[in-house]
Amino acid sequence: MPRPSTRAPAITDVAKLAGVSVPTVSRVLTGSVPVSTARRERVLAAIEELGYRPNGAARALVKGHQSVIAVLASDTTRYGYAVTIQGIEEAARAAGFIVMITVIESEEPAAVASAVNLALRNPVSGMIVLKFDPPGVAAVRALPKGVPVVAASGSRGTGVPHATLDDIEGAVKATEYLLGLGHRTVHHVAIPTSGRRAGRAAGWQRALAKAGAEIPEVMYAGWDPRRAYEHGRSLGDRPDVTAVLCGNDELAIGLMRGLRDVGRRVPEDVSVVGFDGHPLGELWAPALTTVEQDFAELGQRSFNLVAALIEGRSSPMTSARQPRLVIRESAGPPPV
Amino acid sequence: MPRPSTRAPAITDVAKLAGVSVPTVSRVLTGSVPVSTARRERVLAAIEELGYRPNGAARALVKGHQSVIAVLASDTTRYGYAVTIQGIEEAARAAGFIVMITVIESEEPAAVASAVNLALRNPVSGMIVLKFDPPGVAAVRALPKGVPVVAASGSRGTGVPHATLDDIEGAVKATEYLLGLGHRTVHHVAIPTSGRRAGRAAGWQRALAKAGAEIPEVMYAGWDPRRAYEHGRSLGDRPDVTAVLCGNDELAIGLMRGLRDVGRRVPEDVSVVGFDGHPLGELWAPALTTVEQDFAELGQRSFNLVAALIEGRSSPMTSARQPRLVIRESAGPPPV
DNA sequence: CTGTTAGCGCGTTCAC
DNA sequence: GTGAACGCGCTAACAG
Repeated sequence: MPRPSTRAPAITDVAKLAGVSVPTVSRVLTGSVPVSTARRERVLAAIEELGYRPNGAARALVKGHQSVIAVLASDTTRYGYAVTIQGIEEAARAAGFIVMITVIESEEPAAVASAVNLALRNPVSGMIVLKFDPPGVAAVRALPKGVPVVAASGSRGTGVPHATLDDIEGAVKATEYLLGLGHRTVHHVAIPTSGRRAGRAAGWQRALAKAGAEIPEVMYAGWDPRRAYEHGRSLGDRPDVTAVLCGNDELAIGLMRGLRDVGRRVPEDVSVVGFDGHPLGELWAPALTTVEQDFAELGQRSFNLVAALIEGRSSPMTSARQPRLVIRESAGPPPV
Repeated sequence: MPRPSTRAPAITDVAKLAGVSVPTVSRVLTGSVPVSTARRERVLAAIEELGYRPNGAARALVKGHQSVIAVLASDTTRYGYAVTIQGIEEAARAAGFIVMITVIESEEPAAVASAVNLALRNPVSGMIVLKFDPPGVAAVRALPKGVPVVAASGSRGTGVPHATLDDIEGAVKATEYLLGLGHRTVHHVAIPTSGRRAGRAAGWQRALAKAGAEIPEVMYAGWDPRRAYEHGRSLGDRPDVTAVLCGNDELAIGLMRGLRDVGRRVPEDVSVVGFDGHPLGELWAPALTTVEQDFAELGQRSFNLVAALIEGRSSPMTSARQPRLVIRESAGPPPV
């Protein structure tokens, strides 16, 4: 059964083959208006025979938007990012939406603008920005009004609706846990943040302040575990350092290796707590104590929020699921 | 400067504001035909003022396709997958394409069909299937003719153009390395494969056969490091096991922890080699010896291939970059 | 160089 | 119920 031509079959072809008008085909497709059983079946048969698929571009053109949601992120490979995206995709797929990914190379206005433009050149019905870091923040700012946007983030924010994780609470829990173990203070190796007041570093600082503990200078490591490794080596040379909270599990792993390479044992000499719940954390030696965040659920929640925005429903405003401190082997009492 | 209405500005609005015809605006947009400097500037100014963005759906409708490439994958969070996707996205973005992601839940025909349909409901200009596992294989089979498709895979395949990594060669190198260290044979903990004859397990087996070494039964672990952990425990109880090649680094990490938990040291008692070049591998103690694969480059190559297909060019047919054995600490001579 | 005329594939009025 | 006519936003093909 050769195709009439090389081009994909259009609704016209289906109508012709089924011996009905184009609108009738459209009706059986959308189900908007009842169609007599006889014709419906002929249409369906024709669709089957031709291998017809409605053209999304044409549909989008008519309806003003298509079932596409765009995700903007500075990276798609890091654990939290990847899992959030997976969560978004899953929820989107279940709702018949498909997901577009655009990476924001940096927080430079030019990079942000080009990513935003690329994404918006397509008829998206909504967007989700992974606002975990400066490029994410910049993207949220650069987005034009009129497009439904939600930010997925580790802490509350303003401007656009946010789906959040409670990073502050998580950091507070971890820090208090360490303090409760008897450590005089807790050091912090930080990931990039989405704001001065927000996130893991803020929770850490708050817990320290509340306990009246000394607040050491933050060690910045970006996203690079090897920088955390270097911090591990230098922190390991300081006997006063007995506990370290890391901005994520990858950093914690790098840090632990650095500590080890200068002869410090974890947790006997130094306690380490990570953040995220990376699946490899539990396999490390020692198994990593960490603050587990449910990124997949964050992704789903983000999608539900945009979906609500798109349909004009009031946002369900579900609150962030509380992070969970998973106690394993990498933290213990300070050395005596 | 309030928008004339709530809807996004269209090319008509720009033309009106600039006092030119619609096609003239289109010409400055596409650059297909020269436009006088005076008008061009007025058009540009109007575009700026209105915040106009060309509607991708309308463009796609006219041109017959849009600059979208769809990626089908069974997972987007695992290391190799995520990095490949990142590579695709980067190359695509540079070429003005955007990337859609659709996850194939399983290899069940229904799941495969629904993923394929969802992706194809949109006017994509090409597709890339991550053919690293059974769902990927099923997706390649389920794809209709007529859409440019390339498979990104760890080994050669037929049916559609493939962009490949040389998994077989990588496994051969690793196995021969272990054998060269003096091990009598090498055990293998396997990931899912894209075919009986292909991939890491095949290379491992080939190298063993060539060396005349005994070929132990393959231990299957799927993608789950915890199953590799269990294999580590059971393998650790067998004194005859002195070397293990793992299907990927995550499995290697799980395996090493299992080995450790039954009192076996790596590499003194058992040598372990991973696969992929996971960034955390070098931070493990002992640092993981592994076969490094350049997934980002695979992603770029995949995109270049579809791009060539889309434009009707003959495929550049660039060959796979050779995998590199990265020797670190986890493998050494067998115990005496 | 520029404006006019068509038409991409589809959903949505309208009449019948 | 059903078909005819129209328009979504844009670019290609024509005239000038």
